[in-house]
Amino acid sequence: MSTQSVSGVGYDTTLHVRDHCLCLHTLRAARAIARRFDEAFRPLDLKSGQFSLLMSLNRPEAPGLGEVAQLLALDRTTLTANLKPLERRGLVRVTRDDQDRRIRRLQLTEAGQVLLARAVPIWQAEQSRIEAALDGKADTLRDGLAALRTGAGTGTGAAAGAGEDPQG
Amino acid sequence: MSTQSVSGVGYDTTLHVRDHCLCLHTLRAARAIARRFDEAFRPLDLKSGQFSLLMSLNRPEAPGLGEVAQLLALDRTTLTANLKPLERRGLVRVTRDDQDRRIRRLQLTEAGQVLLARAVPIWQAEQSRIEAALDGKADTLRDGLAALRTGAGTGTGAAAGAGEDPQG
DNA sequence: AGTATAAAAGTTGATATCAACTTATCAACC
DNA sequence: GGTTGATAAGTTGATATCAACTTTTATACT
Repeated sequence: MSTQSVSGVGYDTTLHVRDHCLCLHTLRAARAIARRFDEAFRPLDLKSGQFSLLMSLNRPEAPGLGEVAQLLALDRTTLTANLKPLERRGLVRVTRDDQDRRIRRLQLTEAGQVLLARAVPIWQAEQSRIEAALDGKADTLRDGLAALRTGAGTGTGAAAGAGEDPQG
Repeated sequence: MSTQSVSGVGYDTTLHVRDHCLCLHTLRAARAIARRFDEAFRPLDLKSGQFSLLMSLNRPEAPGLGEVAQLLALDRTTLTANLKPLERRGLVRVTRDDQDRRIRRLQLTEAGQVLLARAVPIWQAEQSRIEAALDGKADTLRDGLAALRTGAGTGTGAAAGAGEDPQG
């Protein structure tokens, strides 16, 4: 399965990885689509990830930090970092839970709600364009992405994703 | 289409975005799968993106920086930054092209080739596990991801991806 | 009450990501 | 042969991402 002799990897292997690696394929697509939304949101000085974060806070009950981290599938410490610029701009407020003082509750400010409302039509337009380009394959793609995220559990058995129910 | 009255976004809209946004879905999957490969490569002190980069340099002819950036769908300046730690570890060498002194050619060192050879079986194992979890849907998923990256061009017409042919 | 375990989150340090701006080089044209 | 426009890449500054470690708070067990 290799062309090269001594201690190297054959070029055929490289081509195989280039064409099949799901990590590479997913990350490339992620960079491309994130760039696209970044550009669309630029008039609002908002990045795609910031939009997703703000949107995830638009709920009846202010969620805890860990809850949001899980929903967005990012590390808790990453979320802490991502909140900084949004707090600085007065779009998000962080408070302590009264029942459980370990929990930080995250909520949109008035300004955050206003900005989010301006962002939604931009999201809708971009999303529609991409769905159109996918030509009906969007649902299938979402299924696959979900499987990648949840079913790609730790390994052997027990495909995770059974008892999750994020954002009840 | 909205529950809330004044200047906010309705919760129904939030749920719709959460369930449909391709940017969110792709980025979540990307974070999850990157974490997975990061963990698998940890014994080699290699991140998933570093593996992809090293692999992309394993070719008969040393490619230019811009060429690799396009293949990996990342910004040129990002690639410049990503090369730093790999150069420091002596895995990659950067040279100037003699014909065109603007071009930086990237190539694996001996150490880089050795490390890459050790990484390939790890990649293979992880890739197989994920493909198994996808239960035959891997090809479809790759198609969708490719469409997201290429066909999600600038907008109106002329779906890009026609004359690309990266890595002849 | 007092200790031990677990849960939620923060801090630090390294890498990753991109936009905006700048520099170096090439090619074409006068 | 010098100017002009285009191409390849670097620099800077901001945000994003995670692992490893630490701090704070709650819960359970004695």
